[in-house]
Amino acid sequence: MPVTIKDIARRARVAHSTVSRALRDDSSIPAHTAERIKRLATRMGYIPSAAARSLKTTQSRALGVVVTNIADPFLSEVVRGIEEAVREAGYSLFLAAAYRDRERERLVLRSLAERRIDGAIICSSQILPADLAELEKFGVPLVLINNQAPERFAHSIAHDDVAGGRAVTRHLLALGHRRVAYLGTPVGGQASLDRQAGYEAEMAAHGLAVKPGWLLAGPDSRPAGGQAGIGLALALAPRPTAVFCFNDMMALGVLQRARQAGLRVPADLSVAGFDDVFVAEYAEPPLTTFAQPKHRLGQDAARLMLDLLQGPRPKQPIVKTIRGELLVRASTGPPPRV
Amino acid sequence: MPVTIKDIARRARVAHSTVSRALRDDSSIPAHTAERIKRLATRMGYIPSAAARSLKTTQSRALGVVVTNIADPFLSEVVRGIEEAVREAGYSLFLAAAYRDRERERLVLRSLAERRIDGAIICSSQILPADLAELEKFGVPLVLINNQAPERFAHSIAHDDVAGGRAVTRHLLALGHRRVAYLGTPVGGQASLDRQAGYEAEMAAHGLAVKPGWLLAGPDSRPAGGQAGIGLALALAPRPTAVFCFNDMMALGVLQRARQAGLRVPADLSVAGFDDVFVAEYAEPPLTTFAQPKHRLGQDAARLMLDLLQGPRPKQPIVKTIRGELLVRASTGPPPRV
DNA sequence: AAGCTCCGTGCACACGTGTGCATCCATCGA
DNA sequence: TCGATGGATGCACACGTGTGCACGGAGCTT
Repeated sequence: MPVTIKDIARRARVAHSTVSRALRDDSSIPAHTAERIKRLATRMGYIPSAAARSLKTTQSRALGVVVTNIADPFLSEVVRGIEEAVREAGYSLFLAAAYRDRERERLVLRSLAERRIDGAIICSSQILPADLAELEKFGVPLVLINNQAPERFAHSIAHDDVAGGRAVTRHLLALGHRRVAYLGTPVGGQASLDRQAGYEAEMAAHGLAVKPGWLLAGPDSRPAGGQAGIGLALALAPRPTAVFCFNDMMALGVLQRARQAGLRVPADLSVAGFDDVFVAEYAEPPLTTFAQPKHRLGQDAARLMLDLLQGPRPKQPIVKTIRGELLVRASTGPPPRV
Repeated sequence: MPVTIKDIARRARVAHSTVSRALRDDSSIPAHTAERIKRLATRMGYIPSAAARSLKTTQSRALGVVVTNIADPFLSEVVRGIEEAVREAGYSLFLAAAYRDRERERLVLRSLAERRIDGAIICSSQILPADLAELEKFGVPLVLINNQAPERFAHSIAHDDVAGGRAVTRHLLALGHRRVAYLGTPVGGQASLDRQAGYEAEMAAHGLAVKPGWLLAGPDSRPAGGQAGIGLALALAPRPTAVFCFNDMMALGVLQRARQAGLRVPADLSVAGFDDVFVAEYAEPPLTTFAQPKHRLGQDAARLMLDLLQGPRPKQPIVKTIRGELLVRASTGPPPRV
């Protein structure tokens, strides 16, 4: 139904190949003819068919982005960065959510393969290397975000979570805390382990032992997971005076649980988060956190991908690291004097 | 480079048309032959080309979703619902963000048209009807979410904001409040006007006049907009004892501003939001709000779209309305006794 | 045994775009 | 005047898939 170059050709009394060349500014077409054809094309409402073009050029000018959950405030910021950069370069974006579900994951990767995407950006920490390999075997370049799989078979860009974990811990120690807990979560994957590693390294650097009971874990990375995970620690004697949470969402849960327990933050308990999700600033008290540059993480991943699509395939996987900064707000303070 | 049906045909010593039919379970191919070819196809790692298929069938099995900003916690929930429903039906999703920017908006609509999407779901309240008409002229069915343009040239599904606004206001009045303010925002578009209309209707139904100064407006729909918008009202004498905010994000800003002003919520000021963004529950105090079924809004929009793609074009635009429910938490209470 | 039906398969073209090559014509130099 | 040059355009095929139609053969009826 839509207008094709053949329709234009008929009206312009030329061959469709001439129209094709004119629209692509081929040098063999004289300027005035090209101009005439272009005017005709816009007047007729011509919109090129991406499908036909991809078929011929074997380039779809589309990228896939796989997330665990688009409603995650962290991921949605990353995706925003990706979308912006990708759009600027004239690419389109397929959005796919995997929900940590194996079946779903295979389904979306399959659909991306059918679409013949030029590349995929994966923000899904739980995705299985084996399934990704399938895509890569297909010749699709891959960029992983915050997912340092030990396989390292793909390019990746990641936030330096070890450094971030150290910075947060250092801040708490500088305030005078000595009993500091880390609240992680298995669903955090490598990120949670890295932040924990930073925490442990900084504790060790200060000559502090991590007591049993200070390594906590919540069932998920949301507020409910924070509430559940902090439970045991509040009953500890002596109680930790500060807790470093895997992310801001869990920290929100901790804040609420602390309030329910009658603890004042930060007078009785200091709470630090991670990511600087945009609501962190509006928590009560406003959350001390480590600001991951989410938007830039997405942008950089997209740019890396675009570079990969331009130049030749690098032999070695490219691994970029990005750093954030500590944001001290009101949820952390000196420990209570005993 | 990828395997095509021709490659399979060569190996199976049949014509490519036979392979095509076998894979699509055409009844003219006997079962055992079809089985043989299918096995061969999976063994060879065949993945059909969506581009070629679309070209031939003039169906892309892809939908476009246009949002103002994917990082918006409300929209990202809606998109999640869309993605789920769409994926289930075997469709893919193009994500496009318009950012209330005219140029960007035309750009993304154009790219969706080039992709020959089968339909578009628009969650962008600011999008211009004229630009949408362009797409529709192209034969692309449109479903608008929460965007009742007076033109009504497209199908739409919307939350009943008037009813929601009434419910929130009724709740505040039932608590005993008489001086109730509404904090809206121009960027909220029709939604803000509808919630305000509900507020005014309910006030009128109780025989209460809306005093000048009770209709407030913030510059944007985020916490900063709430902070800015509530400013004047706090200085009013007598001060409103309750404020109904356009959405939860603005309410968060109001909560913070109230704290800064030394007001206790809800003892001195009741604050109600709208949408039930998932952080509302973790605000301090937990926010009373009107829960819009965001996820279902997305699902229903997607299903409506899928129905449209199945059946014949309806003559009349379809307009569906969906209702939410009031969630009473701790940010609202009886007015202070004077 | 001839003709019919029906089943399985292949041929050929189509979708919309891109491109190598041939063709045609005008211009120029010898 | 003729051949060479080069610019403008058309022809034909390709990309991967789907489908109408024809063809050939097997099995049946008359």
